[in-house]
Amino acid sequence: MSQFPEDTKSRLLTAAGELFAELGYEGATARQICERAGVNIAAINYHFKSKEHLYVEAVKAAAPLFRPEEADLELRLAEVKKSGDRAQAVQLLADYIRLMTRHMIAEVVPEWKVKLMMREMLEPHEACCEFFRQHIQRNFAILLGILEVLLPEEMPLERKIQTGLSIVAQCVHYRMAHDTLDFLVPPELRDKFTAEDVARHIIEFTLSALGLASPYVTQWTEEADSLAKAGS
Amino acid sequence: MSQFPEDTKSRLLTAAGELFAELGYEGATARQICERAGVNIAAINYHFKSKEHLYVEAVKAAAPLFRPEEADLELRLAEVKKSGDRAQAVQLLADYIRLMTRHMIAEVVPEWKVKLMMREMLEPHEACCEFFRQHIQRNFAILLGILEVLLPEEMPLERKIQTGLSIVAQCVHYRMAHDTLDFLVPPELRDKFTAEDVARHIIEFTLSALGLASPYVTQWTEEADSLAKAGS
DNA sequence: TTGCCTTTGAAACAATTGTTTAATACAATC
DNA sequence: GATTGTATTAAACAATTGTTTCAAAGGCAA
Repeated sequence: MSQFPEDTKSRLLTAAGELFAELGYEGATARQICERAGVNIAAINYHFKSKEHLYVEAVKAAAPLFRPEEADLELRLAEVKKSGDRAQAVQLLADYIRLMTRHMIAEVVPEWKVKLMMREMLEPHEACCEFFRQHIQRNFAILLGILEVLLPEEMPLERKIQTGLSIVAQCVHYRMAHDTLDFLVPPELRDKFTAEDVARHIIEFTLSALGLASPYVTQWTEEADSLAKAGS
Repeated sequence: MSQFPEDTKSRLLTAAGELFAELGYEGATARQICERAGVNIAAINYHFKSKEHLYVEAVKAAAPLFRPEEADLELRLAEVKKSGDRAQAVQLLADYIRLMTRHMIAEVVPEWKVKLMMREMLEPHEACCEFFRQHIQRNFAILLGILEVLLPEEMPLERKIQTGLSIVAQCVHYRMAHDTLDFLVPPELRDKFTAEDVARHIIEFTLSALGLASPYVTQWTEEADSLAKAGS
């Protein structure tokens, strides 16, 4: 679990994070956590004042999933907004998707952090709901900012939001349904689902949807464009 | 909760389903469940032999989310496969998306059933993992069948799977992140997120991505097609 | 009625839950 | 070395967990 002796408090925090992510708040018991951390059972109420406070701290530790890269995106977004360079905005959108996907699939961040966030997304805990809210809002604001450069001004806001949700949905789903993917993807194809592969697919799929790239099916066939039919 | 006296066993089952969905397996206590069902605490171990068995039964009761409509889709898919009618396949894909979205958002099915399935998707319970597997596989097979008609044969299978995942991801996300949507969508826009609205968006987004409809941004602007640039 | 079987009821079961206590060990400061 | 404040320990706390027991109630055939 933890590499070196470390602080008792931080050992407790990561052990709690791992178990909360794996078993849920009530699923993980205080004794389990302390055993994994290798500390006494009383340590929880000494360093954090209760199991619930420990949970909140674990979520807070997990939330800044990609803070530094996120800040970089924010910077670049501000530039693009000024220049209005659409090509650069496309690049920014691609990087956003790549960044998000990589953090979901690849283990660039401890697995329990991602899993814990998914849990909060499915059912926000009252104790850290507010904290979680800010995190989500900030992240989504970046994506929406990018889209506002790329999408026509006349498009109503709700459609822009739905577009944003379609994008994050694709990225998040690979972690959400991580365990169920195992029986949807044949074993021999499993190595085709690296973070890079998935990111590339989502980028192509999305840009194609937004009309910012030629339909991504045309790589394999040249016809198929003929029937452009609104299915509704 | 339950409308009429009903059977003790079934009252217990729906009460359990509601609470398991809301609080998780260990979160919901046996006494809570019995209280909501209005039955004695011993009823659980009499009608089901344990809390865990009760949970499995609840999942089994929740799983056939849209079995009848699903069967209908299977039938129509078989027809389309024979005729190879692409326009009809597009219609089928649209109906698949509409059906799934409606079940996720609208309350055509008791909310706890959907929520319980989401919980299983995020973290399948060992006891009903196998059962859940079959349910998911069958549903995804339909989508993949539709896509195999629409996508070029030359496209490798993993890309077809990824395309399918991109579609279900969009549908599922609205339930997964249901609680977090509240602070991404401004209150005045909330009525623009009905099941019909969302389904329409996902259909347009997806068909546009697949090159089966004109890019869905062109409804609002006529330019923007000019820069077709592969962002990578 | 009698007898038989299924269902329900209140109470208790041992085990485990999160939390607390008070004694102890450790380190740094005077 | 004595003292102070922090950190850790084992043991116990009351409360709650899932489960069981056994008696009572109910329905139905003979």
